[in-house]
Amino acid sequence: MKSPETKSLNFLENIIEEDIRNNKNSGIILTRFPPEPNGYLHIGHAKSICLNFGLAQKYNGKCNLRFDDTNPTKEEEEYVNSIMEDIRWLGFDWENRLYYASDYFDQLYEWALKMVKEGKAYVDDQSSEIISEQRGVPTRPGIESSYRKRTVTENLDLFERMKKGEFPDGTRVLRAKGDMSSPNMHMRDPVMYRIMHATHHRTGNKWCIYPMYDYAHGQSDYLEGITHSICTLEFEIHRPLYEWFLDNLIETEYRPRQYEFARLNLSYTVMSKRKLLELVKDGYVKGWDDPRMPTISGMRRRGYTPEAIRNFAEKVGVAKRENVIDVGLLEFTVREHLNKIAPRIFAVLDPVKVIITNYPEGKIENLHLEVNPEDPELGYRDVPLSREVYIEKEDFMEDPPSKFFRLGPGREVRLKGAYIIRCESFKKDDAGNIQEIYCTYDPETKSGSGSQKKVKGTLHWVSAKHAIDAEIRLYDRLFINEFPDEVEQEELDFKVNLNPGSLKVITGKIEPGVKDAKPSDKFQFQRLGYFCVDSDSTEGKLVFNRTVTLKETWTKLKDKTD
RNA sequence: UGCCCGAUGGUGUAACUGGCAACACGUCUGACUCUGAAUCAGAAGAGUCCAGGUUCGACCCCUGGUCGGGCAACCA
Repeated sequence: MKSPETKSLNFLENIIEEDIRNNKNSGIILTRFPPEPNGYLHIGHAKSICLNFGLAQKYNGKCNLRFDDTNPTKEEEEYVNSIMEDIRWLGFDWENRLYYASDYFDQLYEWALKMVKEGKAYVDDQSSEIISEQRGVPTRPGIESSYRKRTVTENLDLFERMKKGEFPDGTRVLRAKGDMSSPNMHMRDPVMYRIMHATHHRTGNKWCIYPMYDYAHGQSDYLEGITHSICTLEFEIHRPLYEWFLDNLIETEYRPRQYEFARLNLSYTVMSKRKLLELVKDGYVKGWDDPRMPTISGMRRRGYTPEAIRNFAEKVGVAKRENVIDVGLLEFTVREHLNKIAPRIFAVLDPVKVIITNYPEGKIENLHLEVNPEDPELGYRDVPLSREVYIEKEDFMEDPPSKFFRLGPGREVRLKGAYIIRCESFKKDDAGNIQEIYCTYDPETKSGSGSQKKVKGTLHWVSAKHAIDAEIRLYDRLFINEFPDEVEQEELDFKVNLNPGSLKVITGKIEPGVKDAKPSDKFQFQRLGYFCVDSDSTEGKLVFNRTVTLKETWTKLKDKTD
């Protein structure tokens, strides 16, 4: 029978366990995470990072970090730094195994030479337009380049001169002699090298010819001794080529093997680098680390924790079918983690004043409230109470329905951690807005006093004279539509689905004890959600980002009865 | 008209490689509660894309369809 404690394996784990059983590669597991340093990492990359490093960890292997920097015109140092920071922050370590595809340029060149000498590669003088045309279409075979039958001597000479910089960009390429009639487009004489007179972020001006991805990746894997080269589905059709190059170049029995999985898609989110770049460039968000962005840096700033993201990656699973994960799952994993670690505080975002008429003028009580009921070890914090407090405007209704467990004329609620108060009256301005609420408190009901009196509702509050102001940035989903790419008319794009209310900035009142909080400090504003101190905070002014609200069953209830 | 993948509750993943479908999120009840949170207890929800076949028995194997995705950068 099935033993419940054996967790089921995903298809990659199955493959790896099978390989270990067969002692393939002497049982060694070596994966790699191969980002191109041309942009910031996002939650989709996080899935891949967790997969590659996670698999290595699980099977006693290692995972290399290798920057796939074969295109100097797109890649920059700035990105390699942010990528390394993000991976470390996620909690993974490549130790001394930091590599670059550019580390292998010499070897790759030697191998190309070998292919030329063996008549397996040739220099093509045609333009990319012509080459592309000759390549044909998937349903129809291509035709061979007229340069395909150049002699080895001529190819050697030309390739040498390409390397020396004798030809301008785009005038010649080195191509492998594949099969122009292959049903797999990638096998139709793939380009191995192109001319680019560009400064590379690591090799400087040493090269003016650069290898293509297909020619570089498999060999890089081979040189590092990668056993399982895991990439996303769109590379599946590249695999025959990946293997073909290796078979033509390598004599040893060892081969890295490429496996493909389905990339992560998230509802209410766009994930493509191009679209994210557009959001940044055109000012729809304030930068790559805008807390609304699905980038690792954005999520970090938003208040996500590495644990939450890793757990999310775990829960999402790995398979080969297209998928769209509900952002709700991501929100669940942050709440789950933050619930355990975030200190609780009171913060009133939309304040209305409550005057406790029978509370002595000038009296201040110092209340001791739990930092986090989920973790008693964290102890207590001090919260001052005085005659005037702020509560949330929406916690008072002039004419509340019976299911409204909060304040209303004649109703009683508990001020959390303090006393039960009863609303006696209230004052409105000419426009009908509630200005002040007058309550009496019952001194017998102090929290912790053992009072048996029960009320249905408990409110968070903050002492009016002690509260400090803070800027609060209320973030919401960046897109209105579950599938941002879904648009009504052809000429529109994902930007029409942008949520105009994805950021609301307000000034809130927070309890005084947190005035020295530091950027990235995380709190639960009780009854509201999880918030994180933003790096925009200054000496006298705290700025908070809302990471995520608490689960809101009340909102649902309310909507249902409306 | 080619080639390569894939298809299991609303979503995602699983089913010891053939033994009558499980877990998580979500949803809905109810309990508890000094956070309408958390926690706890429970429920609904798929008969596994379709049609054949093999088999005592099929989500799993075979055949043929259907639908979805990918492949035609000197990008990765």
